Amino acid sequence: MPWQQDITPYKVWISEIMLQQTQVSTAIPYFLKFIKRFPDIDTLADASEDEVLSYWSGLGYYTRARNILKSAQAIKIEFKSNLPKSIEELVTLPGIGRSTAGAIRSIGYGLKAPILDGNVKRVLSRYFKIEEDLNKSSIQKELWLLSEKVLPKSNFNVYTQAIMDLGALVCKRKNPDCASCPQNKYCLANKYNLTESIPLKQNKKEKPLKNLYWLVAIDQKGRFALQQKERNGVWQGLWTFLEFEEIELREHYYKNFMEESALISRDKLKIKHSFSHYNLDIDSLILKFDSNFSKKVGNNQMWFDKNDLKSLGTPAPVTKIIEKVI
DNA sequence: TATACGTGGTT
DNA sequence: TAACCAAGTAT
Repeated sequence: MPWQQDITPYKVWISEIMLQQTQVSTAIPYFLKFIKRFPDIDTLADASEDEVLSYWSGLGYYTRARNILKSAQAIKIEFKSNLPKSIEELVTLPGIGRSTAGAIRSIGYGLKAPILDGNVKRVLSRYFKIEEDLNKSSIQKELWLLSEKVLPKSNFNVYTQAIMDLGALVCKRKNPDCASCPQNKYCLANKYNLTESIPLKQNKKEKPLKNLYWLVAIDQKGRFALQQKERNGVWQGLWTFLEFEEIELREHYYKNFMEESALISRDKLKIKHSFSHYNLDIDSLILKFDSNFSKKVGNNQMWFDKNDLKSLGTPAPVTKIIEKVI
């Protein structure tokens, strides 16, 4: 993996954040581009939030990117541009929890620290046959104690990477390869044939459906109007098309601020988008104009072209529409 | 303690 | 196709 070449605490940090709830294959190209543009903490600390978000566009959980920038700025000032080594100091940085702190300390600095990410949780819960809900606080506490207890006496960086890799490649969620596991003789889940039922699966609840109405205004030079999302809900700080919660509001806006005489085409585009906690139907009105028209846009709205996208963040559906219709 | 927070790949 | 993930943290 690219983050395992010329390992530094900085690269461990960035990769750990990118890999949170994210597939390895998805994170790789993002990591390579990010490290090329922001090779060290000072470069990152001096960047704008818009640009950092542009390098995160499509990766999701954008709070991670905003927190990486905030943390870089704090590290520059409070820790002389070096990631701290202690868990206590690391977890003061936004976006770094106990497990990521443990990974930075052990893999990045080679010092003793337990971690408890999804892979390690799965390995430990099977090895020690923990059949309860792993999210219960009492079980979380037990798992942290076990993670600490099984640490070796040395080679903490090798050990931490190894137990994560064991979870990712051998002790997989589905169809674990117990035959090739170096710990299979001691694993209680293997002994009692419980690898399918451990860890316990969550019962998930139904996702609500929300609707959103976008107005995609494009001029003859291929420029398009975007507005920046507020500091609440999903996609905070990212740029979307002009957004309305009711179709009537979009019609009203269109009739009042767009000059119909300049209109070339008027198309509809529907996109179904799925979040982890709700589904979203996006109804987009695509308007193309042949010349300058009324460009009265609101406070947080601006006109951009494709070249501007490297300096601002856009959520996946916006990126898709730009690629498709502009 | 439960919920918010994204996305693309796999089945 | 809809469901189900995949290296968590913040509130």
